[in-house]
Amino acid sequence: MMEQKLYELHSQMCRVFTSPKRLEILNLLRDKELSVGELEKLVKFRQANLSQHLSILREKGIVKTRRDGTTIYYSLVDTKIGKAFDIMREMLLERLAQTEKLSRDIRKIKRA
Amino acid sequence: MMEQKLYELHSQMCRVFTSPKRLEILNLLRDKELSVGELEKLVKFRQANLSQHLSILREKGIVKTRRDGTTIYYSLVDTKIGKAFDIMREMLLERLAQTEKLSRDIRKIKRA
DNA sequence: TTCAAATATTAGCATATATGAATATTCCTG
DNA sequence: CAGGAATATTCATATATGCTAATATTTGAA
Repeated sequence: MMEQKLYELHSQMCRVFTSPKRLEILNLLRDKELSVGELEKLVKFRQANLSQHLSILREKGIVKTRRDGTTIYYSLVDTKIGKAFDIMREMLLERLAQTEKLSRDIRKIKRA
Repeated sequence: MMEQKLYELHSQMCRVFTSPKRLEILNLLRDKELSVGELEKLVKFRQANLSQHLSILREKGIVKTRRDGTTIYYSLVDTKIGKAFDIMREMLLERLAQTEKLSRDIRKIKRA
């Protein structure tokens, strides 16, 4: 079915979000464009590795670039990325809250 | 920073969506619970492989199970999953439309 | 045209992931 | 409690991914 192709493409796109480093980059680019150099200062990993991740984000069409001299600025192609990011993080935080609650309950039971 | 831990967990959660098969399963479970057997009929891959993917979804806390006799029913833990799914697919479809448009434009230029 | 700054790419290795085949577990029924 | 149906797990292997280190490319300016 055609549907299978969509699942395939969909999963390809989601691969972009499976790296903490790429998530950090995307979060930094959320509302402004940044040059590679600016990103490099904000982030804890090496320039080459940063470039590799930016390259992946480019290939997948998640970010776009603008050149000014030797400086290259990166920005998001689609602000929906931010929404997707937020929904995931909400789910994550809810889950963490649950886990917290769970471990509090367990402590309560143990004391009883 | 604490933030790094969140990116790590966030990326872990996103890994769940990097398999077309898991996306298909999640889409089937979107609004109803289904047993493994029912899923097996709706899907084109083997039972063992289906179980493997369900196991991954369970581990990550994306789906929950209910047992009735030997039958096990699966359902989504959080309906936000559906929203996340939709946002991704919207982005995907927009991109495909763009690409379509692009290739139409190219054909137009070639004809001119 | 040469140099340095900014960014990108490649190669090699280590780790993670997906799959099929085989096997195990759980639970109901007779 | 033996057998069968439903589901899960394990193992081996193939493929993909991420990282570092080294190197390349592009561009502006002297």
